[in-house]
Amino acid sequence: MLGVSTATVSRAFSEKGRISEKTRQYIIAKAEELGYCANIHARNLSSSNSNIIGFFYPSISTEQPDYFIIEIQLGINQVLLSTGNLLQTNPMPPESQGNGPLASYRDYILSGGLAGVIIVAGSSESVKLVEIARAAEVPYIVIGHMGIETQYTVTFDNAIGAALAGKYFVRTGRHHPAYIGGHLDKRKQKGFREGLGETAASLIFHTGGHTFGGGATAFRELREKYPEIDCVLCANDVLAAGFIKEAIAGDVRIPEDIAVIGFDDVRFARYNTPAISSVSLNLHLLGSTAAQMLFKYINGEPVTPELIRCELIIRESC
Amino acid sequence: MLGVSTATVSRAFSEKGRISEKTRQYIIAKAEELGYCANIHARNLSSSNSNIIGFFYPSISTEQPDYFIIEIQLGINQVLLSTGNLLQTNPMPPESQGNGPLASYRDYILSGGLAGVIIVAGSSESVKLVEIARAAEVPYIVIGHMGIETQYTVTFDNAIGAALAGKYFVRTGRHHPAYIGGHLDKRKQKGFREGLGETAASLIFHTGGHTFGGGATAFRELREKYPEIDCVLCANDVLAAGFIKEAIAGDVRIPEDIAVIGFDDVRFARYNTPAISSVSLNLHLLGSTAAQMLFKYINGEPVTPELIRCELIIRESC
DNA sequence: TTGTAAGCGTTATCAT
DNA sequence: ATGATAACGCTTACAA
Repeated sequence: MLGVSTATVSRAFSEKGRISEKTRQYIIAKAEELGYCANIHARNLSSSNSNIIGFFYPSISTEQPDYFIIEIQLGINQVLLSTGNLLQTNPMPPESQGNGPLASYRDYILSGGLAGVIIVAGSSESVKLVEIARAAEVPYIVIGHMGIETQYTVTFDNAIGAALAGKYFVRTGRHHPAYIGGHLDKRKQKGFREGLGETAASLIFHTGGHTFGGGATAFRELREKYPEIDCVLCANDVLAAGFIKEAIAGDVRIPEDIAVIGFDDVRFARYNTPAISSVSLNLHLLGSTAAQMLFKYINGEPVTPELIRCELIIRESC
Repeated sequence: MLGVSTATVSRAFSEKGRISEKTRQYIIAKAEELGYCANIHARNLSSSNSNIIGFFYPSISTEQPDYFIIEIQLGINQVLLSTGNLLQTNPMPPESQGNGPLASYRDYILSGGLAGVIIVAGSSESVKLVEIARAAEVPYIVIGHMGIETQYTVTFDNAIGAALAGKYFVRTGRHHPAYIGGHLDKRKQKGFREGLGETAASLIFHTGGHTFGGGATAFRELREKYPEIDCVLCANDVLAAGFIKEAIAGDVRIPEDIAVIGFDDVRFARYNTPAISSVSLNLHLLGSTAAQMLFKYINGEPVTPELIRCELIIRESC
């Protein structure tokens, strides 16, 4: 239509194509006028790349938002916004629940649809996905602790975070600690114990899951069995919220009677009454760091594993 | 490699391609063995479609998660998981903040990269995007109220929801109502007024934004100027949480002294102490309905606008 | 049922 | 600086 070859048009939109400024201006202007826009599939096929980053995370529920994941995503999005890449978000429900989406995720990665992937550790699906990415030679970054050895990992030292909580309890004169969480928190549990020092001798463990309801149940059960408990570390903030709510309903004062510390420092922790003290993982930084590492990987720059420091944020619940 | 043509291989992976069951089995098995997987770009180019759905929403902040959006996304994801489509999540920061991503979103839509889009109303960027999708003839669904007339919309009747809150306040003997929110809540404000009936005469409006901090400030300002206020409707739950927290800190009892109702019924509303009563928008249903409508649109089936009913959920704050 | 071959809309490598 | 033209790896008539 413009009396120029397709090659010239391609050059007009490419950064490095040698083309006279005049024709480029002309083509750009005409394209605007005609509503022309390069077909993304053809472009991807020809140049065999993509500008989509895949974000894969274990999904706990299709009903409840996972505040942990969301804040990581926020961090990732912030860097993608500046690079012009697009984010594809892929929840991974446990495969046991029927024929999950893992197969289709696998195909997508294998077929070259993604420029890179960020995978949150925490389920067997995550591990499989990392193996797929590696086999397909697609750049990947893992967030969290995974059995697999890899340099492409961002982790947080939650053992140190838990230790911080333990020390705080000791320092503030608590003597009867409890820990509420899942079976998979070995790292946190160990750290907490270390932080408590001698006080760890009387430590009570309670596997209360990771939900709000779990926290409420944990309070009731612990209160009945171990009324002496005066401080609690919860594996996450939602659990802590549930525990606190039930405690207040039972006329137990927080933090006077029982001091509570949560984990993750998810946004709403500070909204709660009392505001939840928490071991902050700096989720936003976790996400943005992962994204930055991924781009280094994609660009062939050397990438070294990163460790995000934990911090104990004292608010009203302890 | 297999002694069959590429066409046959293509047929083996296509649902409708006529092929003998034997060769199909053979090809599938070999593909598995060799790690073959159809190139997605070539496939998309050739068949000129895509299995990616774009989700576009106004982003309030790169730091704070938007609970409203997240729960909608959860609903969308649930239906996508069953259709095998992939979700691309695209926050739209206000364009005023430099050269935003809208241009690249535009190109992506125009170039046919998306099978369909779901757009959340609420900013001028949303409106532009709808126009782009329409011009590009890409199937789209709008969530929320937008100036544009369209049949491809899912809305919620928040005027009725607000009226429910107003009626509840009247019925429970409140006489001095206040409304806290933004300038854009005309619909909610009007509904609230209607629900209040005669009591609306003493209604106080306060534009406190939509943040947690805004809710806290609103409490202080209103308390000083209008100490008689005994019930408050907040434009969202985060605002309500901020208001409640500050009230409790100021020794005002919730709900005895002031009854408060939030909006959206975001997950953490029920975690709060006191649990926040809220006008529920059923965000999850909003998302899943939008996704279902989009697939109807994509499949050429007739699609009619949907209205999600609001419901007043009474918990502890009123 | 299978093979042949013409697209799909780019990018990249040559020439010119 | 620009124009031919060959990939890129599929899908889909059409032919066998």
